[in-house]
Amino acid sequence: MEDLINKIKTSLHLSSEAEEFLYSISKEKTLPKGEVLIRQGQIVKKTFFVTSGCLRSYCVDKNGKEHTLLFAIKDWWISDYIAIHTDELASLTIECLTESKVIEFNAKELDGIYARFPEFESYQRHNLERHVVSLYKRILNQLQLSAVERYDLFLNQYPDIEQYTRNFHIASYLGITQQSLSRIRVEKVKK
Amino acid sequence: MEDLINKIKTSLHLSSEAEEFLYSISKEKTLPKGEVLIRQGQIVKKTFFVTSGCLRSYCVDKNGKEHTLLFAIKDWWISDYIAIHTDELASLTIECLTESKVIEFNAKELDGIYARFPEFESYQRHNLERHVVSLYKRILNQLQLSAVERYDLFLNQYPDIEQYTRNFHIASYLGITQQSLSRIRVEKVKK
DNA sequence: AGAAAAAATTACCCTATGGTAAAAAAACTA
DNA sequence: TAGTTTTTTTACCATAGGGTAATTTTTTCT
Repeated sequence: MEDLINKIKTSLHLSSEAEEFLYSISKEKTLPKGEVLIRQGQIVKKTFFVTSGCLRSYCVDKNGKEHTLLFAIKDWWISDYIAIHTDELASLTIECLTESKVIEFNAKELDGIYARFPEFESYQRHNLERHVVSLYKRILNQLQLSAVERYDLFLNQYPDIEQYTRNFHIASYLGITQQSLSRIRVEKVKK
Repeated sequence: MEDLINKIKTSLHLSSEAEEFLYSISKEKTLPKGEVLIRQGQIVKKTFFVTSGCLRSYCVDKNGKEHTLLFAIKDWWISDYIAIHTDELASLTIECLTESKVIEFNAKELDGIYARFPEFESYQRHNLERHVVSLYKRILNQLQLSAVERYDLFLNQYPDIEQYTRNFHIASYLGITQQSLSRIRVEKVKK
């Protein structure tokens, strides 16, 4: 919980009441590798702040193939925000790729923070603005870069994530098969 | 300007002071087809609310190919938010696909609205949350759908946009060439 | 309307990436 | 540590979509 408080404090003065509120609605958990926090098709109520380890959210398509939307490591939030904001069942599954520590919140409860402590509105707006920009960039990269270029960029952009993931997780994030990623990796070694 | 005010009023009580402020920093413009509002490589200061017509934002890659990030029609905002939020030069070009009417704002000035009228924080947070969800969906679609499926989805999702765009605009949004889109269209007619 | 420009279609061949399956390597587990 | 499971690699062939260029159609301009 320290981690979350500290993260918030880097950009927002946190009143002791707000801090107290966060404590009161949070639950710290240590999860084993492989644990599933949200399962595609089920109701989504929770959202998670990661303090150690690595999680990913992915969907399984009609052919049974997995597609990774997001990896989350220390200081990232993860949940199925599609489901939460559209009030639908989960379209994503969220699993631990390693043993992980997370702070769990009920998403609705956490949302109450804006009414109680309006200073969070601005904080979150800025977070979302940055997030939108990163998603724009990801879309543009997907449109204009080759698989090799996307892989290189991924390694540069998220050097900390590779250590936690299997190659097929990365492939499914980049939009290629694990066989293609394997070939790309072989080519890289040759050079 | 009515359009913007009305749009805001659907989800926010707008004080007359706030309305006055919006008027004071806005400029209504009618733009001819082909007009470029922001050019890749230049400084970005403005943001636009569209009241009629259609605009698109796109980038040109190192091979000279265009990739469309966004189309904007009535009631959408458009700018190069990547540049604005990272304080870089434009990575996007924004052009009118048809004669269009927009309300122009200086992005920094518009940002001042949150300090003056904090009720906009919550309004914008909700907008951004929805936008993030739509971007997540676009990424997942790009990962799991074929070109044909993406085209069908585009037509269903944005039936109003097709009338304003050329096919090569849509192709560059879907991540395929205009030749591929042409083949897809031919196949559709056959069925 | 007629000329010019832009866009769409078509054809031909090419390439990046996918699919399947088997083998090898690595990572768990008891 | 041996056995089991999972992941990665490799090979071979398949295919969706790309590149170029010519042709036709549509749009724009005067």
